[in-house]
Amino acid sequence: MKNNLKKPYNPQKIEKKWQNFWNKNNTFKAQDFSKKKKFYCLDMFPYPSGEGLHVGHFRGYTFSDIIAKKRLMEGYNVLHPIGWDAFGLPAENFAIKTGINPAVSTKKAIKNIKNQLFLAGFGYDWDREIATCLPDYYKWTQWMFLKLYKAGLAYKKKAPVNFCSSCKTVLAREQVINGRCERCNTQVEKKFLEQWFFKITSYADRLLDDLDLIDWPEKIKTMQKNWIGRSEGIEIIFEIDFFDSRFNLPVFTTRADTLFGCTYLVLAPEHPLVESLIKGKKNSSFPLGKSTIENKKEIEKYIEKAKSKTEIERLAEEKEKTGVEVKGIKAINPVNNKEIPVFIADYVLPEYGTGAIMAVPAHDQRDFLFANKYGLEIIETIKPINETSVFPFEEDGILTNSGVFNGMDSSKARKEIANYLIKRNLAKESVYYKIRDWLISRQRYWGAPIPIIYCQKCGELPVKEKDLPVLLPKIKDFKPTGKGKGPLAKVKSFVEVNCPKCNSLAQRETDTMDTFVCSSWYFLRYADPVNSKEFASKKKIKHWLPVDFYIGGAEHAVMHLLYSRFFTKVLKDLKLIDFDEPFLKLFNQGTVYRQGVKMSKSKGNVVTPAYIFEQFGADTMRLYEIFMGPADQATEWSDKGVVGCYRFLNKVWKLREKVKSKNNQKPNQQLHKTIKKVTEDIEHFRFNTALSALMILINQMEKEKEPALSDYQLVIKLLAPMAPHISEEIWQSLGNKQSIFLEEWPSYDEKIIKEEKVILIIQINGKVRDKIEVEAGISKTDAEKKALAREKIKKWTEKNKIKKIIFIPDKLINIVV
RNA sequence: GCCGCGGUGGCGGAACUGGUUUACGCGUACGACUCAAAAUCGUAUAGGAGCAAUCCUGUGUGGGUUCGAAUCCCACCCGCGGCACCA
Repeated sequence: MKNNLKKPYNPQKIEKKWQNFWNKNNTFKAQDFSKKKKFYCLDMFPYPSGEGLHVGHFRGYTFSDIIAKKRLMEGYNVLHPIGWDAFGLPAENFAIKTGINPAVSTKKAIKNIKNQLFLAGFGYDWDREIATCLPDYYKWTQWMFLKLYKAGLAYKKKAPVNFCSSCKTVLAREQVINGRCERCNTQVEKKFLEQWFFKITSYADRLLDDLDLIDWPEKIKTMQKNWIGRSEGIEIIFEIDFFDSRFNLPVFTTRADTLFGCTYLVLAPEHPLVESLIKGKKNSSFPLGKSTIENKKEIEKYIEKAKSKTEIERLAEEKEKTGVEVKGIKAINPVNNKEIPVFIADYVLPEYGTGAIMAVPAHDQRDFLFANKYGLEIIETIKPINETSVFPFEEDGILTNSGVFNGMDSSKARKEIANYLIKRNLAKESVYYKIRDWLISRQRYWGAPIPIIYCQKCGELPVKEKDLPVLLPKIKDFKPTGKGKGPLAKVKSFVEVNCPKCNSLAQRETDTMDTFVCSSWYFLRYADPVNSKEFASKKKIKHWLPVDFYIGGAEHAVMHLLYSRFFTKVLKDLKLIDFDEPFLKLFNQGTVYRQGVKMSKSKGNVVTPAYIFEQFGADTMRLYEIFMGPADQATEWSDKGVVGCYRFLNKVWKLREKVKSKNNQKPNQQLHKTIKKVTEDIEHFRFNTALSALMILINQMEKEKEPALSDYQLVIKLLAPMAPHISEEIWQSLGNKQSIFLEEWPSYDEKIIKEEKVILIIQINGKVRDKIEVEAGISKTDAEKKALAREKIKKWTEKNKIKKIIFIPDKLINIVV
């Protein structure tokens, strides 16, 4: 073998060494109260599944690690922690299958994943590791619950909820995807159950408005905006003519401009008016229906049918509208006193608005379908501008058939009609939201118990703070019962407790909290992870928070990211923290695909980090994670592509033998350009192009006869955040005594970057025909002369007349003939 | 249906605010080294015509604006992600 290398690049040999070195020397440990500027860099903490992480999971962690390490070299005091989102269904389901306690299997999974992350060379502050399933942690989750409870933001209510028959628990609305359970894809059922909620709805406006304060991807902001779903409009009072009395029915609309086109009203089957008219349920707002409703039986039948529909059936029947008229009552359109019929139909939702709508078939798709089916009147009141009318026309236009409002445009008419009604006390301004309160109770075992006690005498009582945590008991039978109560209800020693008020025998709440509650505040705990007196000391929170940079998957857009913002605002209002938004900047890494589908265990297309570590080392994996493509875009993992990054590292390694410690040579322009590019590209998450710039530089230095040692050292620094092990090895082998991460990030000189000569492109009619090298800053006339003197150009200019010459300084000259 | 993102070689992808399309890497072909292979190094690599200089065509499709368009505008097709009877 002619290999003249003294030592070939052997990642297996060097990587372990430096991982231990950094660990021993606390290289990546965050300093509380350092005088340096702080930088809090956070990854969405992993769920410790037994399967461990695959290379797809490592992409986001690699990005944040590069940023954290660069910041460290730039002189920041960096907090880059990691922990475990350790409660939750998968561990529990695994426990049910195997009989192994989730505490045991989770601990094992954590150990495994921790090792995976350690071997990748990620610079976490391991002293701040947290796990949400440990009593030290969930004590404070329970404490947070009590804070919300005392602030009136946690309450128990009987409500229609989503129930998963496979997971045997209720779910939050955010966890129902297309009528199916987010976890197991089972169709959810609607049930009417008493459950715990957090009042996220009372923060709807702030959650919406404060999106302007944060640097997040527009996509996520839009998703949150849509989820919150704020609609401004008015509630219009329709008088209902009923037997010998009259009463008011409020209806919400955002389209007051279409009021003259309202030809009927529709009530949700669950509307209280229906209940009082048909079922005789007492209600202060509405009279009891006596025998005046002519088709009571028909209505009852319809309601019964509507209720039995599952979520999926309702979605499937989206286009097919059904309903039934309430015969015996009429409504009065307040704007023209027209009598119109009232219907009951399940396309009107009970939970939104007032549960009743004014139907305008000419200008609403759903009303149009319904009106057509039941032969109801359709009156056009909005005419499109410069178009012929096609029903339903849902855009803004010019009013017609609308009395004194004729000829107005929609937006003006909305205000005018609203004012007209408000003045006469027939309407009021109103805002409705799509977002619902967050259902947080779960009838499951593996979660933080809800700290509430029920006493027969004293009623519902919060556990005293001093009695926290309410420990999750170790039990053998984790199986959910599916009968409205979780497995904890079977544990007598857990359930039976003395009433904190009267000391008589009482019962604990046996539901546990949604794991998203645990993850709604974990970023605060990293500031002070072992505090047993507070969830974190105020001083430390003030020092570290808010998070400067947060990275994770986009799938948490309306769950974790919304919940965490909600928690932050609540804690701010309770004066426990003093900032409004938890994550100043958010970045979503792109998903990793392989063989055309998202990499996942269930698809059977995962590549394990261990395999890559063995074959090429952690540095190669890190480089490939970033080289694959733009950081925020989904991209395909190529087994063959990985090797390119390995070859690059080998080149870097071999270059060490070639560099000469010769000084005072002329500054390396390419190097300065690369420093600039790498510095800026990392700032903008363009890791792929940063790395390609380093490749270009290394290729060039390889070709030089005597590349300078000082240049080489700078290149190694640029490479260090991306490929830390090889960089540290080379750095210290060159006689440097301290870690490369304690060194300064390289700077560049704009003067050196500035080109003296530039390539000027010569175009004929916008097509490239020639190129010449010229002095930078050449004038238009000089450039013209030089260009026209070229043989290749003469060919074109001799035959044709020159019409125009366009000159872009230092770039191109375009001759139009 | 609505909202958002995307469509560039055989593949992953470059191309800054309109100015050399295909950087960097993979793959492929040929060559060097080798008894041989691997590794490594070198050369080539959008398609088409030509011995060649050179020319033509090319950034999903069709139009437009411009001296000049992957980039801007209009219409459409395809893929991905989100929302989904929200009045």
